[in-house]
Amino acid sequence: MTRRPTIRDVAKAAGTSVGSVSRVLNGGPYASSDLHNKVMRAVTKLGYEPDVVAQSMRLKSTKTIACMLADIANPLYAEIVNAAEELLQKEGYVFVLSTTRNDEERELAMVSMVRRRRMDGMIVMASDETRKDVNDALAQANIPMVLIDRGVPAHCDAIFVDHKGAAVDATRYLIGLGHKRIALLLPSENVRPGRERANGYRQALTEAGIPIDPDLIRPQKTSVHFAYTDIEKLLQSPNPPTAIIVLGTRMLAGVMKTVSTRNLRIPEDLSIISVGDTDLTRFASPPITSIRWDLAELGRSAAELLIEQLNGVKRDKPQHISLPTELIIRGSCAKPRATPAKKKA
Amino acid sequence: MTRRPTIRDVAKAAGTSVGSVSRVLNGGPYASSDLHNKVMRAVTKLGYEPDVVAQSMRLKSTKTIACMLADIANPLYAEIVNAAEELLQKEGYVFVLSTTRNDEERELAMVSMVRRRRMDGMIVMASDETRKDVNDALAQANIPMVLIDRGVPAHCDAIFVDHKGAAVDATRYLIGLGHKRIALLLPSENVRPGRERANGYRQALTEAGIPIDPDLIRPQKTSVHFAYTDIEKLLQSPNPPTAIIVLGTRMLAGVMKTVSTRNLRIPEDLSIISVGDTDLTRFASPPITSIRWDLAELGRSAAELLIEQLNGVKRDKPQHISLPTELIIRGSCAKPRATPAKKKA
DNA sequence: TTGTATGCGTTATCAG
DNA sequence: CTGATAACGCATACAA
Repeated sequence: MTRRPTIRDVAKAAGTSVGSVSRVLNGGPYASSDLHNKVMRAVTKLGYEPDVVAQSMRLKSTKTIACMLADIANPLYAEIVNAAEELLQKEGYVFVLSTTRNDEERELAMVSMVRRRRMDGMIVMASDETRKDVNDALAQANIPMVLIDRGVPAHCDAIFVDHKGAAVDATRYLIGLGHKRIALLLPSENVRPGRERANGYRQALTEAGIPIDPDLIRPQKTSVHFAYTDIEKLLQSPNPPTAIIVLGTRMLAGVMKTVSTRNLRIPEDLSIISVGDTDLTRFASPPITSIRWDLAELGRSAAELLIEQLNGVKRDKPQHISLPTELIIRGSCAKPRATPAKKKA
Repeated sequence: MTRRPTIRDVAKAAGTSVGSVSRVLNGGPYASSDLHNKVMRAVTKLGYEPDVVAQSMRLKSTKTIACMLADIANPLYAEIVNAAEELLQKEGYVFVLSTTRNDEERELAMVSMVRRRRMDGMIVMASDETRKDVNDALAQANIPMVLIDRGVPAHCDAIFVDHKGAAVDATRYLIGLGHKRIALLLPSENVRPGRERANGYRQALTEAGIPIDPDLIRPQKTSVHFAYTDIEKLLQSPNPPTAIIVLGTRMLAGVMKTVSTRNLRIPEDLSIISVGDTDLTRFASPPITSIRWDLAELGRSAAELLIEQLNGVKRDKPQHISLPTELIIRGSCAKPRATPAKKKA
């Protein structure tokens, strides 16, 4: 077992010099076909593979992109990453996945890693926009980056989803059916999706002249279990909601658990709208009316924007792309019951 | 905007030499506390960060692990990757994600990339065990690797799931309920899970003295749509199955679609067992009896085995770990209907 | 068109 | 304990 051949070995075997080998391999403008042949023969004979680490050292570029997110088991992130990695790979980049589990330390470590490893760029889905240290690190990193669905260091490129419009659509739809007490399940308002959704909800309610009950707005930890207990509490309250808008990725399962535990009928006892167009929303019975957007497009756009930056496309302003959402009407919403049990008491 | 400081800049600023700076930073055994202080002061003053590319060049290790799989949008893979990345990150490795979309070319390119980039190891979920080129490339790569749920180049470490046992359990359970015509939906038999599941199914049937009808064994492309049309065909056949075992990740959605299109009642008209313990299986109505195993454990074990290899733990034999499965009984299975409509005709 | 020599930023060896 | 210097493998400016 001998060591891997270097460019010098190839040069020797081909009876030429390292410079020529390098030129032949990198398609340099000068290459007599004789030399070309000799080099290529030596390359295949020795099984030479260029050392990318050494190339990076010389060229200052590692052709590597890092992607920071909380958790790749989240199907939304998985879908986005899937599309982004696909495109980046096609462009010759290596895709580094770095999960942070919402941990500020790990987010900071990730930014530092990107710098120390001389990675070329990053796609960022930070888990809390209010963390000053992380924002500062990101801002000072001085590395091509694009943010996905995050708002704070707005000096750089970003892809957004129109979560506010989505929340407006959903809320209006329920109002149109006659609902007045509509609960809202949210992820943290420390990230853009949560904030925008809350804003859209409030706007639609205000438009319709319905007072906003803060008790009906429930930010959740992103856990099925947490949503479950919170819904329980909500439905047992004296004046329970007649509809619920589930605007967090994995919260629907919690809601469905409550629904089946309490033997609630959908949509007679409770109307439900959920975010995400998953197997669960499609094949629950009844299927759940839900809000959809193009996750793959989100990932692709992020990759494209990043590649443009990497290719040195200069723009006067940071690019911001906003993706639309769509409300898919299914069977989980109906008019509220005319006479809630309470009334009789 | 000036260039990043190098170790030489630090040495100059600290009034010492590069050697000493390197020693201080890497916790070398020798370091007078005076020099230590001077160096550290210079480091923070300049904002020096060591260049990992140069370190890799010198040290021959990039502290990078690559993971090859078909598609990270597949929730099974996502869960595995999630756990593996977590552990590897903790150990200081960078995690490279490389999707192949079942494409042989990309699998080959991935192996080559791992070599040229001097990555330290790889976690492999190849999409077809019968591809000789890929197997050869893997075998010759001469890089620490661990396979997940794949069998062919068995000379290296691997983590397995007991898919055969799972299929046996599921089939026996249905037989116990009185089913004789049990359909089996499978991924490709070109990968171990497909093969093992088919074997388990056949074994359980044979044990019970039930003849094996090849028409009931349906390998699928891993697409919801494909499963949908195939199930349609199956259920319209003259002698349709009374139960169906869905042993492919995303096939249950296709089955559920058929079920709702044809207004089938579960479990009265059709019993269903599915692989994977997802929101869909949990909250469908009725909830679907399903086969579960610990995906996170799978990912962790793979990472652990790899780390052991990387740490130079030598074993006489390749390590093979097998993970058990569990059949979760829910409401989707019942006795077959006593008198199928056909009988009357 | 080709060969030689330099430097990319580190770590480690080897004198001092 | 510390400083100078030689690799690591490659691409390229420069000389031929």
